[in-house]
Amino acid sequence: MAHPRRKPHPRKGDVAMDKAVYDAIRRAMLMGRLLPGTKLGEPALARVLKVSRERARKALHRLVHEGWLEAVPNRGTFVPALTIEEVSEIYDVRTMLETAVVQRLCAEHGPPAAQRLKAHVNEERIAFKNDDRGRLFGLSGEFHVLLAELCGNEQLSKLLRGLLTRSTMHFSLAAPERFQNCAGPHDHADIVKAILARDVKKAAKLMLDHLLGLVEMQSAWQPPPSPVRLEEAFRGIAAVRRPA
Amino acid sequence: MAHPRRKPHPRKGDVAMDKAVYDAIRRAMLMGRLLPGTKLGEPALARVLKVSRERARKALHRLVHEGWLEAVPNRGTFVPALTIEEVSEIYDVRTMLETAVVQRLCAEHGPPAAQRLKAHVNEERIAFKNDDRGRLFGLSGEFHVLLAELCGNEQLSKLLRGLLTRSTMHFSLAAPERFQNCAGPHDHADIVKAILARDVKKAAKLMLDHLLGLVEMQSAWQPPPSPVRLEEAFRGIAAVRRPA
DNA sequence: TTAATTCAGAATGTGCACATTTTTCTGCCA
DNA sequence: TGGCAGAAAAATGTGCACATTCTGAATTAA
Repeated sequence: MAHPRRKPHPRKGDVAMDKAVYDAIRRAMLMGRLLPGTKLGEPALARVLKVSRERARKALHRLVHEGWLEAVPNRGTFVPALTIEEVSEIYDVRTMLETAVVQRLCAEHGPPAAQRLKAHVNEERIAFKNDDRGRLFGLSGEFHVLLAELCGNEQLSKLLRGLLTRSTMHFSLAAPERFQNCAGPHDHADIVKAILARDVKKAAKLMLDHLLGLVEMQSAWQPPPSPVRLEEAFRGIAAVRRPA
Repeated sequence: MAHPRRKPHPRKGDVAMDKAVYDAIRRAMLMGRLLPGTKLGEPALARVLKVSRERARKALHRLVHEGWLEAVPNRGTFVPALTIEEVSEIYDVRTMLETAVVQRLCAEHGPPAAQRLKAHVNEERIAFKNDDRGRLFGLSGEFHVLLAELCGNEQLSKLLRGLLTRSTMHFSLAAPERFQNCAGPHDHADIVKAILARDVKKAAKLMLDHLLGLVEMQSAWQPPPSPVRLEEAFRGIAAVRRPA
């Protein structure tokens, strides 16, 4: 028996737990619980999420290199304060990619693609009627991912997904209560209509205006720089349970 | 004096050493020393690069997250075998972005931008005349980054830089001796000429053909899947020296 | 001979013990 | 009261010691 002073090792299949920690932090950011400037200390995170410090550490490192957080050596990792200029640049890149996407979809799309587009717009309409703002917000983002996926380019989908989450981060950080203004279903419906009609110029123009509108909306206010208590930020979403 | 059995801690400023290890591996890949399927074992890497296992570990994790390497849990990290389809998809995304880039540059560019473009093309011409293939290869990549930078969008530059390195990886992995074929300076010179003439349609068309040509060239052969000895791969570039 | 099994060696994964650095606190003095 | 120097506490960074898992060669059975 010797000296069993060491904690029992976690069982196999804990690669998923890394992702759970990662997702927990990301979800907290997306829900607007972590305001810009907040410090995510390793001991505090480990305590709140009920994981070892190394696990929190690894998740933080990953989030830093993916651009979600900023790390200062020997100081800690912080929630970045995105300026409106950076957000605008991200939307600019999105414009380049997404206008190309709709142009391509106009040129080549089959019945199944048309079906999925119409179904999505319908879902958005339902969520809008039911005033289900959380779902509408999610659907709004998924719409842009859907367009990329319909192009059949895996690299494009992955890239655009990253761009999307990064651009919505600014939204979520500073005005989580304004989700309903993010995008009514009308813009998306019009874009789909243009695609189905194979009107290349109109579709591209609509997408351009749509993205420009989102930037303009966000440039209105400035995020209030005030930190927050981690315990409250992770209330209810700290559920790091290993999958069955 | 107690028990000084522990190695002395590395001095301050070793955040740069992480990058050195990261760069060493990346350089080995770009030089085509690491063939697809090669396993990058942690002990072997640490031995070859003369660093601790944790450092090699961290660098490997970062490279995996960035898509340079592939990790199999409890198995190790490997050099990925990019299929021609994936490479083609990457070039497809690049086409979307870069045609937009040249279009924008046609619309708005000042004298300093024109100066930098002409200077770059001239450098390429010199390297081509001197038969300096290594330099020409480097310049060929930088040309595309330069175009992005001239747009003044930091996010775009960063994104395109990643795409560029990933697409050149396939090149380097399988045919490092064919660097000269990558891109003669003629294509780039023509593109610059069209941009300076503000001929939008022609510039976009030339960029499109340029990228399509690169894909077609690479789709000719298949990379030979054979591993390699790490000692030889890192010969000469294992120089992990801390900066002064 | 071939296929399955066992077992030793190596490699990966992770908690922990420090060293180093930063931040906070306390006592002192102008 | 306000500022400052030094010490204490906390946080970050890193090497190391295992536990766990994988590999592969030798052994055995069919």
